[in-house]
This record gives sequence, C-alpha cells and structure tokens, in this order.
Amino acid sequence: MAGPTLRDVAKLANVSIRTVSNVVNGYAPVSDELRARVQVALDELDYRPNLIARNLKQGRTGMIAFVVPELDVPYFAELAREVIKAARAHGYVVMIDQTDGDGDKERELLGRDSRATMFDGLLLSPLSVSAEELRERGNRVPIVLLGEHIYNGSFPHVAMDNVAAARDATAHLLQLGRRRVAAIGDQPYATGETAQLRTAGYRQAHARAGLEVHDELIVPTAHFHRRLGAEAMERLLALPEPPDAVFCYNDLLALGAIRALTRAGRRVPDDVAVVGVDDIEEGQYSTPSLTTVAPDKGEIARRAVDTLMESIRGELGPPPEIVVPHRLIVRESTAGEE
Amino acid sequence: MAGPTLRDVAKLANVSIRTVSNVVNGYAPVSDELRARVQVALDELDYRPNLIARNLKQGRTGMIAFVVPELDVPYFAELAREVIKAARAHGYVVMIDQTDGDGDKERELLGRDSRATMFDGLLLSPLSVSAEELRERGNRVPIVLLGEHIYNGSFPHVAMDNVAAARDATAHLLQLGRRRVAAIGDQPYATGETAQLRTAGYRQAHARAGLEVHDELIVPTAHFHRRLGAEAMERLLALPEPPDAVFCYNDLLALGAIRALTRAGRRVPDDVAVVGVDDIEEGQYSTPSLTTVAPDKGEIARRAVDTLMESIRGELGPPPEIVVPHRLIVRESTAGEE
DNA sequence: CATTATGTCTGCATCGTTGCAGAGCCTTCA
DNA sequence: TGAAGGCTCTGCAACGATGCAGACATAATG
Repeated sequence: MAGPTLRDVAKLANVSIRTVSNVVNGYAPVSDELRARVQVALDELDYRPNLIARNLKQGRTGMIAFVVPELDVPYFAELAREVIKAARAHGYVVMIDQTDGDGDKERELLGRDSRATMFDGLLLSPLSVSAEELRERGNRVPIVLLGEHIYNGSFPHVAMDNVAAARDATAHLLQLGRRRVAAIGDQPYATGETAQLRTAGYRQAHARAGLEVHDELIVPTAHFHRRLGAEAMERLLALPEPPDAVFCYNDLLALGAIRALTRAGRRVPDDVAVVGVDDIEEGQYSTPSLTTVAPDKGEIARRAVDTLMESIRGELGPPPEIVVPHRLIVRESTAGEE
Repeated sequence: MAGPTLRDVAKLANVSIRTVSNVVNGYAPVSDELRARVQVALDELDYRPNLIARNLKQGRTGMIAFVVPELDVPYFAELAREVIKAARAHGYVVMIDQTDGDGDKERELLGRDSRATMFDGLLLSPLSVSAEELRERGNRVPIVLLGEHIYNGSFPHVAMDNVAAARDATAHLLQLGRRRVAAIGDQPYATGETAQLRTAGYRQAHARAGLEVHDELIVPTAHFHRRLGAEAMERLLALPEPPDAVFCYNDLLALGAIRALTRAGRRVPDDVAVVGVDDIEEGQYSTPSLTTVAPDKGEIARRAVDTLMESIRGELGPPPEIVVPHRLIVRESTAGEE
C-alpha cells in the first residue's frame, strides 16, 4: 500500500534524504554523478512523492472546490468544464461537489469538520444557504460566489446581469408582436433571488413597451427542471386565455415547455414562441432549436477563477462585483426556420 | 490566512495539545470540567482541524477521484451524480476530473507527479489510454475501470453487456419490420473498444434474424456528440437507398440524428426510427422522445464504488468483472405516440 | 601559502496532527 | 498501611516532505 518514501530512496542510493528531495525537485546544485545515482534509485523503487506531506509542509494543496447544486443540470456541467479549464491554466485542479440544493449539505461545507480546509479556495453556486449565513459561519478559506444570489458585499461575486438578460429575452418576444407573454420559473421566496431578478426584468420589458403584465401568466417553479417546465406549460395552456409566448428562466424549463406544447398539438413558434436562458448545448439540437439568452460561461469561469487566485494570494482588495456579458441567440423556437 | 492550531487552543486553555485533540475527536476520557474549558477555547479561536495534517498522519484522505473524458456529456454528468451519492454513503467525497479524451492529460494522472497519490482510489472512464498502459504506468492507487474499454483482467471493471445491449436495440428495430437499419458510432481502432462491441451486437442481431448487414450503413464517428450524429445522418440520407431505422451508439448521436432527420423533412419514427444508448434525461423530453437502451447508472456507480472501497481496504481478491443490467426503454422515436 | 569564494551535500527543525506509553493522582481492597 | 487498579492527562515520536544553516571539499585569489 504505502509506497517508498524519500528515506527509502536515500538509503538505496546511499545519500541524504535532502539530496533525493533536491533531485526530485530539480533544486539546488547536485553533481551529475550523484544525480544519476539517485535517479537510478528513484526508478528502481518507482518513487512517487507524497503530495499530502508536501501540501502540509507548503500550506497549500493546489486544489479548489467547485460546489454546485446539481451536476447533471447541463448548465452546471458546462460551467464545470470551463472552470476546470480555467483552473488548469493556474496549475490548479478542481474538485466538484454536489449539494442537491440541500441546505444541510451546503452547511456541511461550513461546519467545523468541513473538508473545505483541504482546499485553497472555494467556488460556490449556493442555493439554500444565504450569503448572510455564509459570512457568519464561513471558514477562513477564500470564497468566490458564482451566478446565484444577490451580491451583498461580503464576497466576490461573478454573474451576468440577470435583470437585463430577462428584459432582453422578454423584449424579443414582445418585438415579435406577442402580447400574452408568460414567464415560467419565478421563485418568490428568500433563496430565489436570481429568479426574482429575472421576474423584475420581465416586468421592466413590459413597462418599457407600455404593456401590462398579466400576473396569472407568471408561473413559479420550485426547481429549474424539464418536468416542471412541462407542468407549468400545461397549466398555462389550461387558462381561458393561454399565452402566445413564454419566457422560461432557464433552458431546461423551456425544453420542458416545448415538450408540453408539442404534445398538446401547439406549434412552436407559430402558436407559442419560447425563450430560455443559459444556452446549453442541448438547445442547439432540440426540435425546434431553442432561442436563449447566453451568458458567457468561459468568461464567468475565468473571471471567477482569476478572482479566487487573487484572493488566495492575498492580493484581493474589497470583494468585487463582476458582471459578465450575455447575448440573445435567436433560433427556431422564436424565429421559425433558420 | 493560517488558522489556529491545536497548539494555540492548548495554550489558551492551558492544557496539553493532546488533550485538545482528544476533546476535538471525542476520544479518551476527559473530565467534564476540562472538556468545557477546552471547548470554550475552541469556540473562542474558532478552531478548524487541519485536514491535510490529519490525512498525512492517518495515511488516507477520504477522497476518491472520478475521471471522465467530458463532464458536459450528459451521461457522464448523470453518472457522476450517482458516484457522488454512492461515495457519500461510504463517507467519501469525490473529486471529478476531466481529460477531454486527451491521452496526454490521461497520462498525467499516471505520471510521477500525478495528483493521484492524493486520493485513496481512482474511478476511471479511460478513453485514449489503453489498459495495457495503465497497468504498466499505474501508481499504487487502487483503480476501478468504468464502462469503457475491454476487460483485460488487470483491473476491476464495471460495465453493462455492450454486445447484448446493441443486439437488443437492433433487434427492436428489426422487429418493427425495418429492413435497412443503419448504425452510427463505430470506432474501428484501438481505443474504440466499446464501439466495436456495439457493432458486434448490431451484427449479431442481424445474423439471428437471418438478415444481411449492409456495410455502407455503418457510419463511424470520432466522438459521441450531437453534431457528429447529425452529420452521420446527413450522409446516410444521401445514400441511394437511405435507411429506415438507425441504431446510434449513444443518445447524443441519436438526438443529433433526429435533428438532421427533422431538418430534412423526414418523420421520426414513421420514415426513420431511431434508438440510442444511455438513457440520458434529455431523451425523455426531446421531440420525439427517444427510445434507448438504459444501463442502470445507479447500479454502475454503487458497484464501482463498493469495489473501490474493498480494494482500498485491501479486501479485494482477483479483479472482478462486473456486469450491470440494462433494459430497452421504448419511446416515441420508434413507437410513435406514447 | 593562507585566505576567501564556490560548489556540493547533509542534518536538524518544522508543518499540524495522532498513536503510544506512561506519569500522576485517587480510589479500592487485602 | 501498602499494593493494585482505574481514571485523567501529558510528552514524545512519527507521518513524509521541505526550509535553512552550515559542513566539507575544492577552486580561485592576493
């Protein structure tokens, strides 16, 4: 089980532990002859440095953790890919953890026995834990918040402008001439901050167009999953005056909604136009392909990781609020044939 | 940066380091009075144990790594969720890493400076690295291979029966009366072992039905992505005698194929029936919904993690070959309206 | 030739924790 | 009263690596 240590190699090569360490790390001047002898011993024993020991000594692990509610939500998976890439550029690896949006599992991260201390920094996409709670119970580990939750000044935070994004999506539908635009995904309670921002944007777009919002067209959902999108859409279709367009707060809801529409025999976009948010890859290949508001995931990941690195190096000033760009991508679900 | 250590707490509470450690771990008898005094000091300083040090001392980290080619391939994301769950049941956390199917990044894992030594075990879904290479260059870390690659007896291996799965999918199409059944996803080269098994199953199904295989209907693809599925389908549609059914080697290829069919004005399943493999959630909500061969992902994850745990505890005999069940799930893409 | 500089190599201490053996002290019982 | 036992508590060593200061031998210098 336990592999050979520097001590074993040193004994075999008949040199000091310190010299072996120097050879392994390429430090300090070591004569060619000795270097060769040590190398032979290294190969012979197939020595692998014990990273835990190295970490202990150096006080850093070279690992950061990326905590998401659900890994099989494509948005998070796609973001995780970008985070891994961005971290690699800094010589860091990423550990991904999944909380299921479960407040208790999230709080585990903050508790006394948390594994968080094993990481040089944390990238959090919190769902249930409030920023308040984070600040109070937080460990000493540098943290960057990602995408979710309202900025409260305590932590660096990276996200797109959710209000503007929702406004753009809704405005697009209104510009197409749709007049009963529904919204799927509101979360009118404490931890639904992102959803509320999107609802605000939805209302702003109506206000700017001089149109009224029909509150019965705003359907809340507990999660942002396909099934709930489909259910919400079914409820909307059962209204006396069903909508002629839907703004869904993410692409999964939108895909669920499209599914419900298709099943009900409505044509998309002819009868009902649909917009989502996130630009997950799936939306490019769905039938119809999905119009969506695309946050720049690569930029989110890079800015978040860069900020975390600064924080780890202790070079970070007051926690920045970083806003990354987004853009509307029009596809078949609102524009008909491409 | 550096938090308080046992030493700091001990000094404050005016007891020995060892006693603080005992209080923290609930070990050994400590008088109520002392325990209380230490607790006060612990709270005062907000002590957090240094897990790195603990790990070094105990020789284990409580972490395993799950290495996948691409995290934003839904199958891997969904599997990752199950792996995280299974590991949690053993008190383990999972670090997820992504190799992009890049042989070099995979080999990094095996190299001398690999971070692999930081984990108690490795769950690998290798793509480029051959099992051969794994065995030669492997570290001392326990390994379980997952899903991909042919078993070669050197490592524990968990997968479904790929030949049977492909046979079932193809047989289903043939039973529907389809006579020109195409196959998308063959990989006739060293690292395409899984794909080759599926091709074998495809051929077996034809043989058992007494039908001939038309080799021009077998389209290889470098990866299992939507785009390549769409491209392959376009090529098939351009044939003088296009197929009336397609067996795709995974769901993403199938969804890409359906997309290409829809765009070309073909109806699914009326003109062309489509089957995939993996049972990703997306296939339940696509239009049409996707018939697929579903491996039992929960079971794969559990068996893999259980096996890895045995291996970590040193209780594992000769490397087992574990086959998990699969089943055909018929949806609209072959059966019409549900 | 003595002295200083240079280049190699080594031992000790240390990171923060836990395993182990044992030191005190108090109780119990012959 | 004294030995044995039980309960608390402590110090030392160790996990495997690296930082530091210095030892030693050799080369360069006046």
